[in-house]
Amino acid sequence: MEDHSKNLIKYNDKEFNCSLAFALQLIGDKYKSLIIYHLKDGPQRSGELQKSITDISNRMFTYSIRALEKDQLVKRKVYPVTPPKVEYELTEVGKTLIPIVLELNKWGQEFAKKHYLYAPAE
Amino acid sequence: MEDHSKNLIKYNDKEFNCSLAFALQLIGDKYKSLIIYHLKDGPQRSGELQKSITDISNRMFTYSIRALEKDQLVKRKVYPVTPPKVEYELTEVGKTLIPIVLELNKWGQEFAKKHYLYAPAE
DNA sequence: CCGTATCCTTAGGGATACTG
DNA sequence: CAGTATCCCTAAGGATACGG
Repeated sequence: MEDHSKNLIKYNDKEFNCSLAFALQLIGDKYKSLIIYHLKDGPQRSGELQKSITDISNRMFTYSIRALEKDQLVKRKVYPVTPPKVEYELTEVGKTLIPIVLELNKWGQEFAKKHYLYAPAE
Repeated sequence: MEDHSKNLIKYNDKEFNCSLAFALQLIGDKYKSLIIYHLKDGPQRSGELQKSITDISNRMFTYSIRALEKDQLVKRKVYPVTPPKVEYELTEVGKTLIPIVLELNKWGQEFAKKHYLYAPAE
């Protein structure tokens, strides 16, 4: 029976003394958790997924999804057809993040309501 | 009865069409959620708090804590003594983030265990 | 349709030094 | 002790163009 809480995590030549800092390295940037959120209901075509995330550039979409793939949170499926068709979906480990992003999403929603930040409906 | 899910959130001259993106703006950077995590058990002296977050520079500590303060997630208490003493603590709204950062922390821990990323104990 | 590559700009963030 | 200010550098990230 070991207490891991003080132990060092090593990943890709980087070191983390806190598992939260480590988790943030994996999904804590501007787009990764948005991608996970938009994959929560199942596989998505590449183009659709990218369009669903407003204001993401092509470059950052590719960059983020490749990183998620490398960390085994997202799976890539290529259909050998013309024109090419690619789908992304969460892996089993990736799915364990869904409750967290859902909670954070809900938190943001409630914060915005409480502070009256929602723009009036047109 | 309104569905806010598609509505626009406006905050500090920025616009967000997704409450998750908005939440990430508030706490999704490299240090803010670490600060919240380290304040979870109550008020902390400024110096102690900063030391508890390894590898944060003075500049980024100040920057992050000021942002959290401005967003009313963290409260600052100044004791008028010499030498100066300053404490930070979570506001009521800030406290509602604790379960989320705890979950994310736990997730990182389990991911690290599963992939054998913990460095061997010396 | 999907992805990579290149170029370029901005913002994130460290180090140091200095004030109340 | 707590915080600000300056300097400077690296990396995040947008725009565009091109290839399978």
